[in-house]
Amino acid sequence: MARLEELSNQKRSFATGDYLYRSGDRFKSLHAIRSGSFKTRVLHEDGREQVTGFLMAGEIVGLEAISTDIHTCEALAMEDTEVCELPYAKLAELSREIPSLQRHLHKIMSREIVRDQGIMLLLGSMRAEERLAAFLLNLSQRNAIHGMSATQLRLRMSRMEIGSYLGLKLETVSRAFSHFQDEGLIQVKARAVDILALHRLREMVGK
Amino acid sequence: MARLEELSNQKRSFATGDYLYRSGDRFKSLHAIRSGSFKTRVLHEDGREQVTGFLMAGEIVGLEAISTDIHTCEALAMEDTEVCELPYAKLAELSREIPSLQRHLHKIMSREIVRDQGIMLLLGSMRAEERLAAFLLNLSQRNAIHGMSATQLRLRMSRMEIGSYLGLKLETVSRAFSHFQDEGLIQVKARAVDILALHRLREMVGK
DNA sequence: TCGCTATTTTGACATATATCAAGTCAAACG
DNA sequence: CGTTTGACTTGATATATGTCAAAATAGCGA
Repeated sequence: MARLEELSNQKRSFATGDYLYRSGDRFKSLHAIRSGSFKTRVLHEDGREQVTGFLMAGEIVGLEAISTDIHTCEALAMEDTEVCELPYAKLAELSREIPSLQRHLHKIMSREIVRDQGIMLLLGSMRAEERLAAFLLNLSQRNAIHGMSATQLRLRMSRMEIGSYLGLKLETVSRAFSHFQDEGLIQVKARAVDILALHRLREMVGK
Repeated sequence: MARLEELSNQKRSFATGDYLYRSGDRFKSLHAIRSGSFKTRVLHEDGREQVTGFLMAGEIVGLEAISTDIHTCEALAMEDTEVCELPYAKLAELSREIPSLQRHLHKIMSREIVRDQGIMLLLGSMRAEERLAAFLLNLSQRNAIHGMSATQLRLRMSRMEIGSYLGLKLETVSRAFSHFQDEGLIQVKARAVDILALHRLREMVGK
């Protein structure tokens, strides 16, 4: 990451709701999130939408567009957010010269594939509460990576967005939160979630 | 693809049910399918499994393992299948020398991300029959790419495998097939499917 | 070809989640 | 402060899909 950011010539800032890119936009650069977060979503002709990811600081946005040079999903800031622009042409050129950068780029793309397959597993074979547990554990883990609390989460997304991501309706998400709270697994107050029993959440998703 | 295959030094053959690799195996090479097909699946600790893809001739298997050098899913042949081994180290080296190969490799990985996000959309926001329609259209399209019929499909996978891939139970898949047949959309005879009304299937998935 | 086994279809019924409809709550604003 | 607005929660009910069980069919080895 450090190496990636060094080659960035440009930084950009976004406010909540701003688009980093939209579906159909021409692809030129990847973006590394320095602070803040984005959600990505794909839109269906008939208006349905699916949130495909919530991206945090340190993560790379836009990988899906390399395949066709056109963005196939859109990315919106969920709070004040700053990114480094990583022009793809430059990245490609440099990664031809620096094997470790090449390796790193490959890993980032491959990791995105692994992540997506994990979500496929979640959407294809888990029940509502298991999905939410997996979601919370994932946020917890990524929070911890950034040196933040693994148990105190401040959700940046609405119940509806969580529902879209998890393939559930917002009411179902809300009920699952309430149920977790009744069970003493978490403490919920709107978008502030305190995880009281990490281990029991882990048991729920089978690990 | 042609360029990729040229650099393959080794070909391997598989019979139905043979593993190309298993979860946990060390990653060394990608594999290009010359003929036949694989299914890939991820396993959950508690025994649940999710089929993450059905791969055909011309497609590349193993991309998910680049991220950690360990395979996170497994690939099984669904029929007699031949692959070209593409040693990753060699591929990386060559793609540093040949920009067009580098570009191609990036596109292959990015395309896999796009594919996975399409499946997330399917699993997260489509109903059972829409999923099956999307699945059949996808097979039809890939069949056509290989110069085969876009309407006469010979499924290599069971109803259960289709169900796992689509996040449905096998009975639901079977019922959807039967219903499509009653509606005159397709003609089903076990694993031989004849699409009678491509356009109506397309309408179902909204395009 | 016969018979065995696995796969697929179909039916009756159960259930998880969606839908519809009020409520509640909290932040934002005049 | 009271009002408005959007987000969230909760309840009652509907529905799509899952579950269980049996029958039909297809594929396969002897």
